[in-house]
Amino acid sequence: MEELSTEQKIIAAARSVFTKKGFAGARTRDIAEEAGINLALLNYYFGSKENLFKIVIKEKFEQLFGMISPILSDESVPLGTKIKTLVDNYTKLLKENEELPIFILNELSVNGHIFDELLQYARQISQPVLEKQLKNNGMTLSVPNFIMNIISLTIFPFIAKPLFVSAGLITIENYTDFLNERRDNIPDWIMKLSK
Amino acid sequence: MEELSTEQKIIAAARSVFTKKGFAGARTRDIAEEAGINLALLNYYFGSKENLFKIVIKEKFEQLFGMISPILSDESVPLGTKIKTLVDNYTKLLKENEELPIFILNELSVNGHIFDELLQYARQISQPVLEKQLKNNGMTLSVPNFIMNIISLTIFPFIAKPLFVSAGLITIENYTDFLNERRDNIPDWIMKLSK
DNA sequence: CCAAAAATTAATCAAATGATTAAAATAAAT
DNA sequence: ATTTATTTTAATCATTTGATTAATTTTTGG
Repeated sequence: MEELSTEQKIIAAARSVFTKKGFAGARTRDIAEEAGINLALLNYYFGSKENLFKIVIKEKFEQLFGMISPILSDESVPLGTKIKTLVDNYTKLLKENEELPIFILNELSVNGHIFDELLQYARQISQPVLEKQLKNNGMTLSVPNFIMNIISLTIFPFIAKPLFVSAGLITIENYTDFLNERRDNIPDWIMKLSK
Repeated sequence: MEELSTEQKIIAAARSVFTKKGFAGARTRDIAEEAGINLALLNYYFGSKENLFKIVIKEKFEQLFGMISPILSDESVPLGTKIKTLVDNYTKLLKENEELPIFILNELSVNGHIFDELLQYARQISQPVLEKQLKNNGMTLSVPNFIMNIISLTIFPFIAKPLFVSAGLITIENYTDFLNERRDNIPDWIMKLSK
């Protein structure tokens, strides 16, 4: 059991508080308390709430969207495998980080262009490869629709969990099963939609 | 041009500020200013920021999810028509209210059970009808998956707009076309996935 | 050891923010 | 017209909150 450095304790607490409450809803005092440190230390190490937030949001953004382009841009991996890998990885990741999609997408809707560079690059190396693979598999769907369908069917069910639970469509206890079942079906579904 | 009552001016401003900034990020002063009234009037009419928020969130929730059950529960409407109606209505609604899904789903993720009653009722009158219709059409998909697929494919592209624009997958100018094209395709896709 | 540097704390500041109050303006009732 | 009730405003309060300061403790380098 390795004791974290003060900086790491603060970042860990910031991750927890920011992802749950968002930037505006988070209080630096809560972060300090959860980190078990004096409030002044937060500013001593990170200067401001905003600086600390930038560190967390960047980290979380990469956690959520960093995997897409390495998977999709690899020419040696068949299309079907790519889909399966993406869906598996997202299901695993989001089961352990349920607040992640809302946190990031909410922030993107407020502050639209903070990740332009990263995303542009990801598209540039993935889109040509995908275009070729879709064509070679006799599929007519455009790359944007292809990607949109994958992440819609995979990520949205995590965002909609409170809704489906409230409606009684799925119980909390069964929600993981529901997600696992979808994880196993989505690759087939995506292939059907891409024809 | 009918002049709004003071109460209505405040609610209109509250709708605008809350949906853009969320509860924590919204300031009562901003709402008062946008309504063109004195800050004290807001408390005179609504008592508190929270009361005003409750009115807005309820209204917006019903705007976003109120349409589902009336459409899905009607036994006289064929399944294909229901899907098309839902997708058309959502695409139209969300083109004019882009912040709506994030606003509601974010709030639901923070305060999970405020709409239990409404949603439970909606499910109770829709699920049996849908179950029968899916079966009669020779479809094996469960009702929760059926509903999840529709709203994932339809609503998520609005939430993901900043992401897709940042990545350069779709330009802002073409995004409406992209959404309209999807609106026309999704009903077919849903039928394929339900088999 | 000791002095310098780094880390940590308690106390406090200044600005922001939700809310209230008391007075003024307007509208309604008699 | 005059009183009463309602609506609106300016000023202010009390609390919260991000940030700073000055002092204290701990660590490090010589």
